[in-house]
Amino acid sequence: MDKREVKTENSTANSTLNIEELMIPISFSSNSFALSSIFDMPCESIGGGGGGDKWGSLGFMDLLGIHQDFAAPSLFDSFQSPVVFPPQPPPPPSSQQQQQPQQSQQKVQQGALPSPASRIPESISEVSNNPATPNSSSISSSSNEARNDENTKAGDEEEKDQDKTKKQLKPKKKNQKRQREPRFAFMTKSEVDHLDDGYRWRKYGQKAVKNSPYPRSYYRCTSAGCGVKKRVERSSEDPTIVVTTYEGQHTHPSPMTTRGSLGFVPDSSAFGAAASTSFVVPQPQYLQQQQQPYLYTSSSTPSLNINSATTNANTGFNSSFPTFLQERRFRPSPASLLRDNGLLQDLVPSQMRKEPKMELNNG
DNA sequence: CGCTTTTGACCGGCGC
DNA sequence: GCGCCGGTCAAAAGCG
Repeated sequence: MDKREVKTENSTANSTLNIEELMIPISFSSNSFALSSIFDMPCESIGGGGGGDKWGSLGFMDLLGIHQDFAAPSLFDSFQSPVVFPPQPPPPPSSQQQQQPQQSQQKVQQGALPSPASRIPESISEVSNNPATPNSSSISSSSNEARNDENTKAGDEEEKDQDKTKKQLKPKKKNQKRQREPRFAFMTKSEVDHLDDGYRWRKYGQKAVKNSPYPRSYYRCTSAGCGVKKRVERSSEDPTIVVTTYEGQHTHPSPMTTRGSLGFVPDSSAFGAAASTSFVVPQPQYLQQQQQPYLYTSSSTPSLNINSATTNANTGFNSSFPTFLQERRFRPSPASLLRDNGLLQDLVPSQMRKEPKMELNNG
């Protein structure tokens, strides 16, 4: 038994933010609303459209209730892009934010926009903003490769404790923190924890979550060379909500999709009514000094209507998250993005976490 | 047999 | 410096 884990669960009251704070006060009025509507808000994170990769893994999209009668890029289109983050910040938001919702723009209750002041870095900010790190340019080489690298460097004293080193050779460099891939998370109402998004994942860990009876699972894309990871945890507040956080970009097309968009395994039984979904998406650096993931929320079954493959290999950061997120500018209120304790900690910049706990209790 | 999941241990970052 | 905590490793077990 891992004492630590036990402790972890009990020693709560740490820097736990509530997702509710990050939750975007958005709600859709009908079941068939176009998810795209959500992103119709101002947000320069778009890099322009560029029908690029169209592996479009429908899997999860479908599960979310997103149906399209065209080979549209999937929600994770961008993730599939082999594009990596450039050492330099993405191009400034040009005036090409025309990506108006092609159609069906249902009602969208636009909530308060996030205040630039409360932005948060960390997770997202780790988007290889360090030119000095060659590794940073490759998709989450974080694990194995980097690890070997480290191992090589430590060549001198390694023999001392091979016992341990062999077990955990972190890819971290001495002077720099480990660089994390940008992440984005979303909440989905589902009975199943592991949502099928078209990719193959292998679980490599599970941890108890503070303040939550539900554990957090860690998955890694099984594709060779693809270091995309994702974490899945169930909201303690609302057990019916599953919070999934993706980290990194797939360097390959969806295995499911490649065999035909019908390849995905529909756990639809659980998603059939994909009641609600929320997304936490990071924002481009050039939009904010302290990047912060955004949580996109939607209630009722969304019907995404993405028509343009926006995966742009040149947009660097933009390609880090779902096309639809790139297309639609969206600026949720940071104060409405807190909801879940666990993942939020990752999504929420340490800065914020430092704060003596925001007065989330009573506004 | 190969792949995935489980699970205890370990590591590094961070707060105190 | 110490302890907590998130994240990851990897051996063992499970599964098809």
